[in-house]
Amino acid sequence: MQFADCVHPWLNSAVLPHKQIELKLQAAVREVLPDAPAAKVLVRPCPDPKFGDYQTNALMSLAKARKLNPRQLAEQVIAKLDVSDTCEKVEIAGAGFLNFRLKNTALVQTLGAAARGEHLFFEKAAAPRSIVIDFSSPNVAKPMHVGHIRSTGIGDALQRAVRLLGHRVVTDNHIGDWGTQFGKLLLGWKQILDRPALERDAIAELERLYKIINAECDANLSRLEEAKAELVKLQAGDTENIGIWKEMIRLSQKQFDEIYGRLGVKFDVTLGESFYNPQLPGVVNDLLQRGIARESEGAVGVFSDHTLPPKEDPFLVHRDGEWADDPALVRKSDGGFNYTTTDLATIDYRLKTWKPEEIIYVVDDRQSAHFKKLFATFTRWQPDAAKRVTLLHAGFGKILGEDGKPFKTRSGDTVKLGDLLDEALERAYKIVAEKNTELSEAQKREIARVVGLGAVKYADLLPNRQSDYVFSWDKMLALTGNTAPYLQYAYTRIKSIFRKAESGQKAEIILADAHEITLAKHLLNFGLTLEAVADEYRPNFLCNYLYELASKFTSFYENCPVLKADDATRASRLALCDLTAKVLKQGLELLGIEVAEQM
RNA sequence: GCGUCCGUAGCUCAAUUGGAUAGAGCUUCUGACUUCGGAUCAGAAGGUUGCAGGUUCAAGUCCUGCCGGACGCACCA
Repeated sequence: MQFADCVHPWLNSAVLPHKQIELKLQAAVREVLPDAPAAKVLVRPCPDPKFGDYQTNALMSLAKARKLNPRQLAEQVIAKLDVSDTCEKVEIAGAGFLNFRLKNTALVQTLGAAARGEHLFFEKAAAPRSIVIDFSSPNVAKPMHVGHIRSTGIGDALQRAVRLLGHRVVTDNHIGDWGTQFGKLLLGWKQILDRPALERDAIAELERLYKIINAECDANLSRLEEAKAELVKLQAGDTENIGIWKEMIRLSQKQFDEIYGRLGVKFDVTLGESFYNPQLPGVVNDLLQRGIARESEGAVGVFSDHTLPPKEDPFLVHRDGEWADDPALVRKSDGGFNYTTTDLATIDYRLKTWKPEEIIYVVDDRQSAHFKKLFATFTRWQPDAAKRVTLLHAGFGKILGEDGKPFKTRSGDTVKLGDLLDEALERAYKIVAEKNTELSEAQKREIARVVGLGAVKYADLLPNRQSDYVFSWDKMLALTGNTAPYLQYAYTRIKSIFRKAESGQKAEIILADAHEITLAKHLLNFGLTLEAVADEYRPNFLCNYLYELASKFTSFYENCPVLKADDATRASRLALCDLTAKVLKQGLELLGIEVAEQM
């Protein structure tokens, strides 16, 4: 984006100091360097308060690209920049950083507005985007396991954050309700189904069927043929098979709904793979007609168009010293379609239905090669539509066991998500019961639910989404340190104060103690953090922000008496407590985590 | 074999994607006032960011090579 595109009618409407500074800075840079890209001129919190409160490093890279002296450029920009309403004198530091230090009056004013309920330290996006977020995507007839917490938790946190910032969002659960596995499941259902077991635990029974038939198919080719025959009948619309298939979906959806209910996750739409079935032949025919796909060894695939260097071409692979084709198959040699075909039809449908500017896939990084091919194929299939949308794979790492391999139980099974949640609640309950002997059983259960679920969700959201992490029950269910219960505890302490005092919403803010100032300044960074989460699709920024907020609050709490302070100070500190509680609650809510009044 | 990702404190992870003195938690050790909840706080200890080069004002981050690991390599999704 160029500055020329970037007229700021909201220049004076920005309420947060960092936003005002940023807009003025961008304007000043534009005066000095008319061709500078606005998107690159950003204000961030200083890494160390001794430098100031906010900084920008943008002038150094701008100077470098134009072979200018960065400190001279900084001087020129400062000459055009008047931020005296919010900041002390702007300082040039190091190789060309600009450091901004907030005036106390600006800080107090911002907090005062927040205390009056005018804002909560964030602002709606000036240019809202429309975004489809695809996440969770469990498979029919299989239990949801720990792996699903990643896509589900990250996806849900992201959609909550971008929604709060005013972006338009459609969440879509792309359930795995179609595919080869149904041949085996149908065979199992017809031949070895245990009805009473199905009624007790449908998913366990479906899983049992699949495992047995799958093993038989591996050992016996004629068994595999039987399964394929069932699949063909299903695909051809055979009434009996369709009926069984629908029943399997219904039973699975019941399980999904139960888990989502516990997790507090909702979707705008749930359109499984089967929804796109009618479109698939048309997709392949269109690709064939346009010469994008061709037949090979009985299958139909999209091959390289050789417009890219081989190294960057997703349809080529280096093998035995030369570049060989690595196509994206869209039709199998048996005439069936696969997930690339479905995914193409899905993009097409989403673009036509919602006209989003972005489609985000919150899916395991192991599928990154698939998405590269998928996006490249779509771009060749519908070049004009592709220009109007950003397709993004927001991948995440694996959950490993303590041996460094993908996480399994001792018996070799994956850990079921429901079992993990049960265990979390149980462990939390023990602690809650220990610490709150006076509470009723129902209260203890409720607190244990909030704390246990929070711990699990937070533990999964805290690491960088791209890295693998080692699963440990103790870490997942820890209640001390950088965990959700630490944040929830800070919240209950504030609530405890307010059980003994009036609300502090009309107070004048007075910042005298260093702990108060540190806390206050951190509150102002909430919006900055949310923008980073929404721009980079990384909820862990928010986890870290909230942990620091709780930590700074606790320091304040230890050092600055609230209830016993003199009237003016007490009122101001109550206001500070109230704002902290609100940000904690709002921030945790974005992570899908609840708070309790006491714990 | 090819490709992708990774290697940071004893352990588990951060580091806003090239920014200032690499930060937390757990563990260990030392402290916390008859003040609001000790699921807490203050402090200490712990690092040649796998190794060797290179690029530049600046490298955990980019490039090259090596060592070690994970994942993926047409007709499962």
